[in-house]
Formats: sequence, C-alpha cells, structure tokens
Amino acid sequence: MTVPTTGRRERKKAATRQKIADTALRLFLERGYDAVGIRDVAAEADVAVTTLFSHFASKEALVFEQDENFEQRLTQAVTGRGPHEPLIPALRREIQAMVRHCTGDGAAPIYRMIDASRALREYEESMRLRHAESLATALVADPDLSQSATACRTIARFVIDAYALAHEAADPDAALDEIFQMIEAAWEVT
Amino acid sequence: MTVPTTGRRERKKAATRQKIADTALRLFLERGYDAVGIRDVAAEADVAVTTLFSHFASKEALVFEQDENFEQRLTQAVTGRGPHEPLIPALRREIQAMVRHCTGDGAAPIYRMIDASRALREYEESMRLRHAESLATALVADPDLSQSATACRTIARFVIDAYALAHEAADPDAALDEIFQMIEAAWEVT
DNA sequence: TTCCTAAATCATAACCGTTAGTGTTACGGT
DNA sequence: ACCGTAACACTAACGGTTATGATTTAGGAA
Repeated sequence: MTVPTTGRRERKKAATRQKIADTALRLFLERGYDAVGIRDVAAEADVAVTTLFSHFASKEALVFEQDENFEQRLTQAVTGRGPHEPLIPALRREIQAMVRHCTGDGAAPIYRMIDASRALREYEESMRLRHAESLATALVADPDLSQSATACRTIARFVIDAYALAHEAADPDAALDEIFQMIEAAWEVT
Repeated sequence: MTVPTTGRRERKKAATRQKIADTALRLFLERGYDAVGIRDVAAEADVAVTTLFSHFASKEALVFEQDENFEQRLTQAVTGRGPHEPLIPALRREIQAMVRHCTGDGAAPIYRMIDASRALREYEESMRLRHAESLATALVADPDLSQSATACRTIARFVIDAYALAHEAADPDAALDEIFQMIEAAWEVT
C-alpha cells in the first residue's frame, strides 16, 4: 500500500508552503513579528502575496503551523483510549506532552515572540477555543461517557484551560498536577 | 463637596462618545455589522474618523460598550462580599445576573448580530480572557482565601467558562447549576 | 475682559492585512 | 499530443487603523 500521493505537483506545493513558513519564521525571529510585513515575507520567499494567502489563512497562521496536529491529538486521546481506560488521566497525559513540547528549549524563542505580540497572543487563544470545541464534540459523542452534554463541554474547556495555565506557570508540571486534581473532582461530581 | 467634574468640556466629550456609540449600534443593526464601515459610522455621527478612534479602540469595541462594567462587577463580587461569605456562591450569583442580563429580550438582536460576525465573536472571547485575568488577580490578592495562586487562577478561568457555556446553552439556568456544582467540587478539593 | 494652554476635534493621507479580478504556467490524466 | 485544472502571478483595491499637523474651544490666569 504505497502512498499514491507522490505527484510532482503536490511535492512542489508542499515545498512552496514550507519555504513560505520557513522564511516567515526566520524573518519574524530576526526583526520581530510586527516589524515584518506580509509583503516582506512574500518577497523574501519569492512568491506572490496571493500565493502566500492561498497557503496560510492569515499572518498569524504562519507562526502556528502545527495546530491541526494538536486538535487531532486531543480528540484521539479520547476516541483512541482503551476500552475501560478512564478519561481524565488520558487527557492529562496528552496535555502534559503538549506543554512539555511547547516549553522545551527549541520553542523558547518562538514563544518569546508570541508573548511580545498582542495579535499572536489573541490568535493563540482563539485557536485554543477551537480546540476546546472539537474536544467537546468528541466527548459528547463518546458512548462510554455517561455524563451530560453540558458536563462534557465544561470539561473540554477546563482541559484547555489547564494547558493555557500550565504553559504560563513558573512550574508547569506542578501546576498541571494541581489543576488536574481540580478537573478530576469536577468530573466526578457529575 | 459638589462633584467638580461638571465642566462643559467633559459633558460634550461624553455626548460625542454616546452619539458615536448610538449611531454605530443603529447602523450595525440596520445593515449588519460587516456591511457598515468605520467611515460610514463616522459620517453618520458627524465626526472625523480619528475622533471615533479616540473614543473607541476598535470597531468591535463599539458593540461592547459596557465591558469595563463586567470586569468591575466580578472583582467587586470577590472583594465586596461579607467577611465569612463563601466565594463560589458569590461568584455564581454575579455570573447568573450577567447571563440573565445578556440573554434578556432587549439584548437578543445584539447577540444575534455578534453570533453572525466572526470578528465580534473573537473579540468577545478575548474580552472574557481579560475578565478572567482580572478576576484571577482579585482572587490571588484576597487574604481570606487559603488556596494556592494556581488554584485561584484556575477557578477564575473556570468561572468565566461558566459564563460562556451558560450563555450559549439552551437552558442557561440549568447549565449554570450543573457547571457551578463542578466548580464547587474543583474549589473544595484544593 | 483678555490671553494662554491644553484638550478635543478635524482633514488628509498613508500603512498594512486581506481579497477580488484576471491572466499565465505546467502538471497529470486521457 | 491534448485538454482541464491546480498552482501561481500581478495589479488594484478594500477596510480598519494610525500618523501628521492644523483648527477650534473650554477654562483658568493676568
């Protein structure tokens, strides 16, 4: 079952996308996000502005390239867990992995840049809201859960909160411990 | 001690601000938020575009005029509660009042408009994040609370989540009941 | 009153992210 | 070899926002 998607067209398209993303991130880190315009990125990547926007929906999206990944990982942590594996620890494991990935040394300059730009911070937050909504959908649809739809949607938001709070905490691991204790209690009361 | 802030200048400024807000809301409801430009609002209110932006930080801010109010009410629900009054019920009362105010008949067309515009929905969410942060600050500073700073910040976000979830629920009161049961459990576990 | 300062407003033009309109190239199936 | 179409390019615009600098006007001081 070899992957049939090895056309030259798709390779070129992926290469263009990657070149744009790489160029953008490099320029942003060199000169600062707000000091680099879309026209600068397009020129440096040697593509038209319209091409750039056919690959990325917005300037902020150039920075958050892996987001869809996050969304899938969260819903998979729900749908792909063992038959009688409890929900909250599974979610906790996934969130912890994400936090560790984003607070690692490699991501440090990027998150310094994000914190420095209001537009990027707001985009990140609205991204998280999307993640919460898709997680909520997955929870509501799970037949193994006996909780109400409201409880599922609530827990979805709480879990995303845990990510955000841990991410900005001085000690992310300790914060996650504490927050997930609270989430567990909230989940079990229903 | 008569209030010395009764200058003609301040009255005129307030009048200008109000005229802009009223005109904007009227046009938005008549023609739709996205179909009305800033230049339209300014022309109809008979002010310069720069004057409009000296009163409101953005186009979206024209719609959410009472927000600072919300922020104050939340922090006052914390700082202004009785000496031994428990925290969560006080917060719950305030959130319930806000939800009822925003789901009342008078606010229905406005919230229909907000739901119809992506920009307004995102602005509302980033507004709520600000509210969560100022609530978190109030909680951390409260000497009557023995919980950790992390727990305080977590509960602040949970409370704002409650508002958002109840607001979009089919039965806001029932949703608030359920969500605040969860919040109570999360708070007491710490 | 008269004058001075600072606040409020104005008019214009620009900036920047984003999109529409309109081609042009070149990949891939037939 | 041919044709449909996906990817890309170019130009120009749109709309929110900001910079610039002038002009008016409130309100206190001389």
